[in-house]
Amino acid sequence: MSVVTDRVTLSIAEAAEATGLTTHALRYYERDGLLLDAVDRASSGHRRYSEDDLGWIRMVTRLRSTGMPIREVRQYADLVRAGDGNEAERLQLLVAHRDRVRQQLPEVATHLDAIELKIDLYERRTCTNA
Amino acid sequence: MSVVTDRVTLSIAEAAEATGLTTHALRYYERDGLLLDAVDRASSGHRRYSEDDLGWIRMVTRLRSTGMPIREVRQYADLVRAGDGNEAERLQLLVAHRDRVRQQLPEVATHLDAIELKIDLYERRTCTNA
DNA sequence: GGTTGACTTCGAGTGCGCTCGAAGGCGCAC
DNA sequence: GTGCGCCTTCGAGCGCACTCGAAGTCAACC
Repeated sequence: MSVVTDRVTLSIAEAAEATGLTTHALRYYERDGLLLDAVDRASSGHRRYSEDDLGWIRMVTRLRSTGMPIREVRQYADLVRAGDGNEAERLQLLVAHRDRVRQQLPEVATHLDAIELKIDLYERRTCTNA
Repeated sequence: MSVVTDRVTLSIAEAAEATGLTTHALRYYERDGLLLDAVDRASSGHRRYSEDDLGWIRMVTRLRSTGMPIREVRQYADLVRAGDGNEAERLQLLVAHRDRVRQQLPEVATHLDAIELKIDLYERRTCTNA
């Protein structure tokens, strides 16, 4: 962690630690256009992650871990990068994703219930056998 | 659909329709050992899916769509195929899976909440702009 | 008996999302 | 000055879960 002109910045290893991603994944995301722009560099050429960077990366991981494909995260990043004026498109993308997730959650819950039922059956059986 | 000696059996296309899988996936699952045993054949060599087959395939899809990897579904199928005596192992496998899913559901819900928040922000912004 | 269409096997191909490794640079401790 | 550790780029490789296509069989219908 380094502090310059009142700003805290993280090395890639620290950013990885902070976000739960690997350093490889962080570079990959940057290459692949998932970040808003190229991460700043120290004079050594090493990446320096700002708080803004981390905030955005956390948003990316939220989208990813709710199942949004990389391709779509990139689309979203492209829109944000393009600046003001496309809020409606961003909204549409997020809403479509939200609706998908909202549909899946109860489905998964239902499947889980069925699995629990199976577990109950086995528990009763193994208890009886004991 | 065909009926022989009081038993309803389905062609692979019908089984695909009934389970939401593709015919390709059904053959793949069978090849890969996810089914309990080889599906019966008509005299023509065509697969004939019984109600039992469909029941098992539905269990497989429940496991799959809650995120269990193919490899693990195969392990479970192997145990069931081995017959009585390993119920404890099956139970262990299912419980481990259940616990994983139980942990993920609220996490996804939390991420979803954060995304909803973002959506609210955009909605307020696009309304204001209008 | 010819055509149609649903099926068969087999192996190769695809898309996704990383993951890994090689080869090299930079700065600091000893 | 030399080792060490952390970083860099680049491109190849991998695991997963199908998906696809070619080539052939079979039964039924016209």
